[in-house]
Amino acid sequence: METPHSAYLDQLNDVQKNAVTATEGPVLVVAGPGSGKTRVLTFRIAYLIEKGIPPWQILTLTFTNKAAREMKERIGKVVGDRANQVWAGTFHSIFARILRVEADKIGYPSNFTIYDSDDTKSVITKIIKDMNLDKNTYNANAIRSRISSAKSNLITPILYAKNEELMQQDRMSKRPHLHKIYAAYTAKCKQAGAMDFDDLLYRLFELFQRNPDDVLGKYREKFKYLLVDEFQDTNQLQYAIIRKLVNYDKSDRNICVVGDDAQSIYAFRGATIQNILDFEQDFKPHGIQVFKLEQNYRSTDHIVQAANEVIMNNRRQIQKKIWSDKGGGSPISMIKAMTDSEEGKRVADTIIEQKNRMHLQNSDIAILYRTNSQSRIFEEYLRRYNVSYKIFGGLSFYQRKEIKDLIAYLRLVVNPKDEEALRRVINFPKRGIGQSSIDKVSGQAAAKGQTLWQSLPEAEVGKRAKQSINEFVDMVKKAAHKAATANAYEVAAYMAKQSGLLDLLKADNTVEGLGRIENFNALLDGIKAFVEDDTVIDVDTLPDKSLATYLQNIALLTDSDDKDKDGDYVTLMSVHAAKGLEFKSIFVVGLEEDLFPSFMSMDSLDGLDEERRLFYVAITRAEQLLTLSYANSRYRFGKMRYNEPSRFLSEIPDKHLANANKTSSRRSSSDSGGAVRSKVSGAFKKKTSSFKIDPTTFQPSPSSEIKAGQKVLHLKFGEGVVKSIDGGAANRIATIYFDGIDHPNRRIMLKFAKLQILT
DNA sequence: GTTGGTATCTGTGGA
DNA sequence: AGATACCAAC
Repeated sequence: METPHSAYLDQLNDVQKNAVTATEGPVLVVAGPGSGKTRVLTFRIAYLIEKGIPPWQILTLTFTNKAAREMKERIGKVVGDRANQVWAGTFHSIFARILRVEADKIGYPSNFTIYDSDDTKSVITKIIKDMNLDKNTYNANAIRSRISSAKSNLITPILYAKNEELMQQDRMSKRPHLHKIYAAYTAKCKQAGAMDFDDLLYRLFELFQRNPDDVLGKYREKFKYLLVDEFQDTNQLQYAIIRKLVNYDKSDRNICVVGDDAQSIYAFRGATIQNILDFEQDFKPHGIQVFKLEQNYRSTDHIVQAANEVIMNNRRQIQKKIWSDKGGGSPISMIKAMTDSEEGKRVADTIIEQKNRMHLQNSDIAILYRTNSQSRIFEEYLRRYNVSYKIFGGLSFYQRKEIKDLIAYLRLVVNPKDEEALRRVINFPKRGIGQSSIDKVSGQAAAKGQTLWQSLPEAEVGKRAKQSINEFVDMVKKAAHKAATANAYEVAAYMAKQSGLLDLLKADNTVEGLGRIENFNALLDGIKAFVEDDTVIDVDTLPDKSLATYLQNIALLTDSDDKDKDGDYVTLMSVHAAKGLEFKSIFVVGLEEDLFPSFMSMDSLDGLDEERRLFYVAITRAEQLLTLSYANSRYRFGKMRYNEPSRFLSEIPDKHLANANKTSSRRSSSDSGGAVRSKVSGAFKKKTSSFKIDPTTFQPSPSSEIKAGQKVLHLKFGEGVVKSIDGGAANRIATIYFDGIDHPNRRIMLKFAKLQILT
């Protein structure tokens, strides 16, 4: 083998270069934010290829399709077309590919369906109902996540029932039958020929476990070099599979994992940073090499230092100190708003200002929030200001009803055992097969030990329903027959028409209806594009335009995957979705206790540490400008809530803040230098004292009801009398006299004001 | 079986 | 607030 000395190596610093060229044996790369992690990974792969390793012997596992695609692109720039022959993809998609080939060995059909979390939830809900359990105690979402974490920890239903700790927890939460639901759910999925997201991992593990020689041996032989991106986000199950592939006798153990414990933000779905620590131990006997990338090439010093200070508050971490030589740059700014809507306005104002003063493009700017539901207000103001924007996340394209409906028909065509799909479409559009008929057939199926689909032709139901069922079955069979020879688009177009979905959508002329038909057509266009796409993905996959292959492709897509990067827009997304991205200017909004950190995480220190890492991820997305904002009050779940500013704000030292002391609300403690420094928002607690009234009992009246002469209560200014109202209908301004404050006559925009009418 | 109205629940992140 | 589940009336 030759040792390449390509020019691209000169683009790397010393540590990066060492991490790239240490190709043999186990390697751990600890990579801080902005430290050139992707660059190291891609150059490493390019280096392997140039060294003469056949690209198809290299397996690269990522968490998002986007990361995999970008990596392939960047490798391609160095080594050309050979990049396409590297096995690079998400854990889920690579494993699904292997499972398609080997499914029969674990009792699954090769055309198995992939259940998304909605399918999973609905199966679980149905089981709970069938078992006559209380659906409030047995909360479907809670159970789904418990089952999911069991699988992620390699706990089968049988092991679950034997696990005293888990069973004890279930008894404590009054859900002693949870393990039975888990068992029933597993059986149902298997019967339906379906795998959920966790199964794609678990079933592969099972496959390897049960077929150590023929199957596992084959893939060990095939994948000589393994690379794992974002290793801190792997769960136990994923690591177990990785170990099966590379950690065995006589293995060269050519594995390279890249990760940053400080950016682990997926513990909620079973990821554990313990894997990084274990990795070091597991591969120590085999000469593990550890590289730490600490130089940050992304952000200016204020941002990097603030990030370091914040993360220091976490209890457990791999020691490292991120540094930047980009100079101080702008200090971090703060926006303190009274209401969520004021927060939206001021963020939009600041965006306009940055665009004007710093000549930023829309695409240089991103607004990051903890929960997707926060996007609405920013959307409103950006639209009002005519700033183009794009929202990522939220309801993905494939989660829309009209899309799921057609997909369900297609799923049924490919795999008639898919009961979720069958139930979804058997009576949509309405064809007179009501709930009671379905329940009847379902009971008959259970009695005979058949799937629902198998029982349909022999269903014993009323005459009209029977007739409809027969027509429905015929339609699906015809489509299935067609699918044996036709491509995905032909079947989809046929089904769209025959099912009646297309006609139903066309009949709806409302604005929403037009949107739906647009989506529906976009889906058909997408299927057409899939059929007509002639790029070869890799050597192992023959071009296959079948419906089954199409469905497999989209099941593992996420919203962020089908975005078009072109266009100049401000990006709005959750912090989770922003991982791996960077922008010149970042707004982290909604920094309030119970929101960020989320109330769901507040009961444990682990949860809080994870929120802090999330905050760390958020602020390290910024290259030059970072703006943090919070609102004292916001609407949540239909009610006005009052929140303290996030504790994370107090973890950033004043010296990194632009306007640390310029606020009316915490004037009192700023001179002590501890304004934002106190532990757990001690200083902020005083902020409530600036309210004249108790926010928790304050009930704002609709602004349309405010009239001259009324006595009103204002959250901040207290009691006042409305003197007059002027301005147009949409922009009514009230002049209100508040006794005992500076400038007692205040002009208040009713649109933004929260006023409670007293008389 | 279908329709329309009311009660109830939900509430974070995502492959 | 919005989605969904449930129930009574048609």
